[in-house]
Formats: sequence, C-alpha cells, structure tokens
Amino acid sequence: MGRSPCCDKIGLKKGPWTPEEDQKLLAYIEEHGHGSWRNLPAKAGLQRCGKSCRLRWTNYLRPDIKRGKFSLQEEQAIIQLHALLGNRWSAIATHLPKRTDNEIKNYWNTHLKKRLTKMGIDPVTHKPRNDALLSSEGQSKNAANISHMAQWESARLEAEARLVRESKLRSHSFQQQLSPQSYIPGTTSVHPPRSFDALKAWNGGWSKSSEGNGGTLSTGIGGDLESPTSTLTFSENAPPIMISANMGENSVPLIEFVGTSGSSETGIIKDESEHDWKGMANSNHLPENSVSFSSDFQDMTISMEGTWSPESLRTNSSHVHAGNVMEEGFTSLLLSDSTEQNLSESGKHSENSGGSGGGSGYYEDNKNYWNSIFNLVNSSPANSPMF
DNA sequence: AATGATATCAACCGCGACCTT
DNA sequence: AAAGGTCGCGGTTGATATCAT
Repeated sequence: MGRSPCCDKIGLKKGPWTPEEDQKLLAYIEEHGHGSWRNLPAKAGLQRCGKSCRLRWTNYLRPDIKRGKFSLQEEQAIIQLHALLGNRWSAIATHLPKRTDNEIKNYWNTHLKKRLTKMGIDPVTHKPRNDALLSSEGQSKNAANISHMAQWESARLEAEARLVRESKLRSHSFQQQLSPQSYIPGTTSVHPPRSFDALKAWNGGWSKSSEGNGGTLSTGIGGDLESPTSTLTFSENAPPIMISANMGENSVPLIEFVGTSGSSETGIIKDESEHDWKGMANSNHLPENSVSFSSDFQDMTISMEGTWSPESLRTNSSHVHAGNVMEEGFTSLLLSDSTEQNLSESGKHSENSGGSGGGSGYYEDNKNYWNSIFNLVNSSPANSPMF
C-alpha cells in the first residue's frame, strides 16, 4: 500500500546526474538537511523524484563516503559478514561505515562473488560446491543447527544496524540544526552501538585442557545464573557441540560456543559456567522457558528468558546459510588467493585456519571462523570506523 | 584502428515496513 | 483498524570503460 508514484509517471528526469544537479542537491542538503525527500526536489529546484535524490545523496554525494578500491580488510569484512548475514547489504554496510550498501553490493557481485565461484565455493552458502569437506551427513546437519546461532546473531546485528542508523540520523539532524556548515563527515554524537564485549570474552575463552572428550567455549560470564539466558545445545554421534546464547545484564546476547572436537586432542575449554550446560546436556533438567527440539542432532535446547524475545529474532528474513560456519577455512583461503593480492596483512584471520580440512581441526576451524567474525563486528562501532 | 566481449558501477524499480492520519 | 504517504532495501538494468582479438 501507499506506493509513491514512479518518476516517469510524473515526468521527472531520470538517468545520470549532471554536476549542476549534484551541486543543487548538495547545496540544499547542506543548508537545510534533506528533510522530506518527497518535497526536497521542488525546494531544491530539481526535476527529480525524491527517491532519486535520496539515492544520489546516500550513494554518492554524502560527504562521509569513502570511495575507491576496497582494502583487504574491507574485503575480508564483506566476505565474513556476508557469510553471517547473507545479502543484507545495509547491515553489512553498518560495519563498514564509510561504504554504502550499494557499493558493497556492487563489489560483492562484481569481484568477491566471482572470486568465490572461481574457487569452487558457492557464494550463497559459502560452502564448497562439491560439499567435499562435509564428508558426512551429520556434519551438514551440524552446520544447519549451528546456523541457529548465526540467526540469532544476525537478528541482533540487524537491530544494531537499525539503532546505528537512527542514531546517526538524529545526530546528523542535530548537527544540521546547530550549524549546517559544520557537518563533519562520519562523526556522530551518540554512543557507539553496544559492542560484543561478551564475544570478546568468548574469544578469549578458548583454551585447551586434557579433560574429557569435548571442547567447550564460553563467554566466561555464563555462570551468572541471574542473567537471562538463551541456551542451545545439541549433540550428534560425534561428541556434543553446544552453543549457548547468554543474555547479559543489558540484554546483550552473549554467545557461547561450546564446541567439541572429534579428536580427543582438542580437549575441553571450560570456565565457571560449564556446570550449567553440562547439567543440561547430560540430563533432562531443562530450564524454564526452554524449547527443545530434536533432529539428527539428538538434543537441542533453547531457553528464552528475559528480554531475549522471539520478536527480536526476525529469522524469517535472515539469510543465514547453514553451512557457512563450517567453512571457516574458505574465507582465509579466498583472501589468500595470491592471484589477486598479497594478503600477508590479513594474517589475523587466516593464521589459524590451517586450511579447510576436516579431522581434528574441524571444530577448531569453526572457532576461528566465529572468532574472526565476532572480532570483526566487535571492532567496528559506527563512530569508530575500522577502515 | 576497429570491433566485440567483458567488467564496472551509478541509477532505477518494485516491494515491504513503518509512520501518520 | 484501515488507508495513504514515505522511506529504505535488495535485485536488476544499462551506460560507460576497459580489455581482447
């Protein structure tokens, strides 16, 4: 409902913008702010529809846009965020603050997608096309279930992106009111979006021990029984993997990835919260408000409490690809494609990947994959551009 | 140099979500 | 609650640039 009339229906100009038009639009917005896009063209003396003006501004004229070649870090960010978020370019763009969603989308379609395809990796699923690395059906299903975690995170990122947008908008309007001429690109007066502090803890939580046959990973704060928790556990024939999304005091989903290696060498990484999930995993003592479902993963449990509401999980629109988390090595592999560039500076993400093989490194690879993504989103608050 | 193929990217289009009346 | 208005998103197109023959 309520679709605005198309430009050609009201005889407005279309196609490439002239420098004069750019100047008019720029001058008007610098002086008045964009206000209502619909009314802007008439006020600015442009024979364009508001939509066209908005697009020109957001994708080209905005002063806080970084143009030119994408850096290695940016490429890496795009690939990893795409693995997590799918084609949600605006959400991805939130973490590359000076890039527009359109630019990222174009770059993906013209460069990165092709590069992935060329390497035999499905750019949609981020899985190898022949599925060679997912040797068993169980692992595929494993990946599918891990995707629930990605969905949660995806939904959270989406909400975060929305907040950032709104904050920026408010900030920008405020600055325009104060001094239209003093607009400083890329600056905001608002607090950065909540970062994934817990995920940082999560990153630091990996360690090894010789205890038991599984590996666990946690935020290190999961022991807070008071906090709302979302816990997802599952297991299959292989030693169990457990993912727990734990809500912190500020309703920040804290993701615990309690992974296990097929190899006893990997051992358990534990912390004070371990007893919580262990109890659940080994018994039927599920917390209240939990949802259990089974698949070929024999046990999956999600507990939803506190403000971690289903409404916040707009998973229906999430394009999270089941297999992506299982293919940690591919991003690094891709970025290590020496035919394109020397990527030595990206060692941060690839140093531990150890290729994409299975075996004992399999879950270690997953860990690294998520570590890199969470590090990425953690380090990219909107007003502190990472690039 | 001419021509065709391919790559790039700005811009458009249609849809859905959100807001206002 | 329903209808209309506006905005933003993602997919796609088409003009231009670049490369290959």
